[in-house]
Amino acid sequence: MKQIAVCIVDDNRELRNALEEIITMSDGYKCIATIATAEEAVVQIPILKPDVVLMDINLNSPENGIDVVRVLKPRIPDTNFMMCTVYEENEKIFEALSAGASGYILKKTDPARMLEAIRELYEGGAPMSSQIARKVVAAFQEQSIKNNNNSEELNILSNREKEILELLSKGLMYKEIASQTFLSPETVRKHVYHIYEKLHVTNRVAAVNKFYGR
Amino acid sequence: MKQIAVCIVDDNRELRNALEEIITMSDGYKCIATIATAEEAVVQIPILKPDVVLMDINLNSPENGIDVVRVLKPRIPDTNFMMCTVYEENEKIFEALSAGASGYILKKTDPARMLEAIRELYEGGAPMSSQIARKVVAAFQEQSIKNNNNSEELNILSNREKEILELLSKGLMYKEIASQTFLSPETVRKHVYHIYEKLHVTNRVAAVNKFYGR
DNA sequence: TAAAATATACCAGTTTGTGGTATTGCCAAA
DNA sequence: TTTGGCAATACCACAAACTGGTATATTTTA
Repeated sequence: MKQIAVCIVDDNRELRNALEEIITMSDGYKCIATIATAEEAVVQIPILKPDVVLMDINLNSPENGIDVVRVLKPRIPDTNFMMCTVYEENEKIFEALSAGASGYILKKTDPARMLEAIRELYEGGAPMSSQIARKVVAAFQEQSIKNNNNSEELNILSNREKEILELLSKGLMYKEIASQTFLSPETVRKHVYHIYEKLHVTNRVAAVNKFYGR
Repeated sequence: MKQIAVCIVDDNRELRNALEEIITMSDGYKCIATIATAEEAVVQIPILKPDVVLMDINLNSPENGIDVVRVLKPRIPDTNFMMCTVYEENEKIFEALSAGASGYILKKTDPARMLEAIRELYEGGAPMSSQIARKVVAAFQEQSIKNNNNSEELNILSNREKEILELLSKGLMYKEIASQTFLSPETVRKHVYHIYEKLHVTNRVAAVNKFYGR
């Protein structure tokens, strides 16, 4: 079995050493580096190209572990990043995953499960506790809902108004909308005026945001 | 320990019986119903209000298991649905999760893990294999990418410019942006001027569209 | 050090936002 | 059936906001 090359990034020396020992002691894993700072991680990791990086989020430096992932993942897409942290906050989880991390486990995870997670990550999985998975799923479900625009506000606009808002949302000027719809620019303006009234907004961007979620 | 009330929906009699037996034999679980058709599921499950439903996707009837979840989840949000299927296709997974399922496991999962998954689901987790989790994460990341535009055009804007474009995209006026950023409105205007130059557009809406896809 | 990025200011002209008036046609309630 | 309301059309006018330039100065960074 090929050894999985792991790199540890954590500013806490004790934890770093503890993790290193666990990995070194285990068959099928090797620890090729331990790094304490974001700056060094950004420099060293692209050179080392480990299979898996265990990345702490808090690195008491201006850049945190998530920033490091954001920078590195596009450069070395074959390396998988596992966030390894004390946080279980939604915000951090989503930020980390958006940044390109593929796994997210808590520091309190026991060594055996930790090693298993590293292997899963290496084999193309996304190890995380089912609690964290639930949060990801919830976010996923929310996004699905957003696309299914709520028909309440969709139907308060007349067809003509929807048509004009659509053109407005492309960044066209009244003039341009007018010539496309064969209306007078003044009429377009009047429609827009009503659209704003109905959506309770006072400019194009806000109207577009309100009607098409975000 | 409270017994978790489970309901099984599967059109295959053998599998239904096998699952029922596993659940009935295990401490902490009880099987309160086994259902073979989508039609019966839609009728019975809201009455039974089980804690967890094991839902097969293929129910050789016009409605499949995902449709059943879509109908039932809004009616009985406290019941958690676990898709239990032979498929591991992206499409089905996302469709199921969008429909309101919280767990997704494969039929080949061994009984012990299956029971564990049921409990995790009941306790608020989203059990799924780390392979499936990876697909969900990938989908999640794609959606994030859509928001965080392709790095070409993202990086031609300075941080200040990105900050101002962000506020612009909320429909704020120069004045408002100025007071939020402690800049003079004239300075804001100048930044916007540069943003338009860089993005090759001539108004806010077009700039926002260009920078944040659509 | 030279090139960006950042910040401020002013000008001229254009586009919008806001509100008003007015006509036409349609649909539903009185 | 008449009346009232609303969608759609169109025009006017003022003020506010925006766009496109030009200018200048400081700070950051490559």
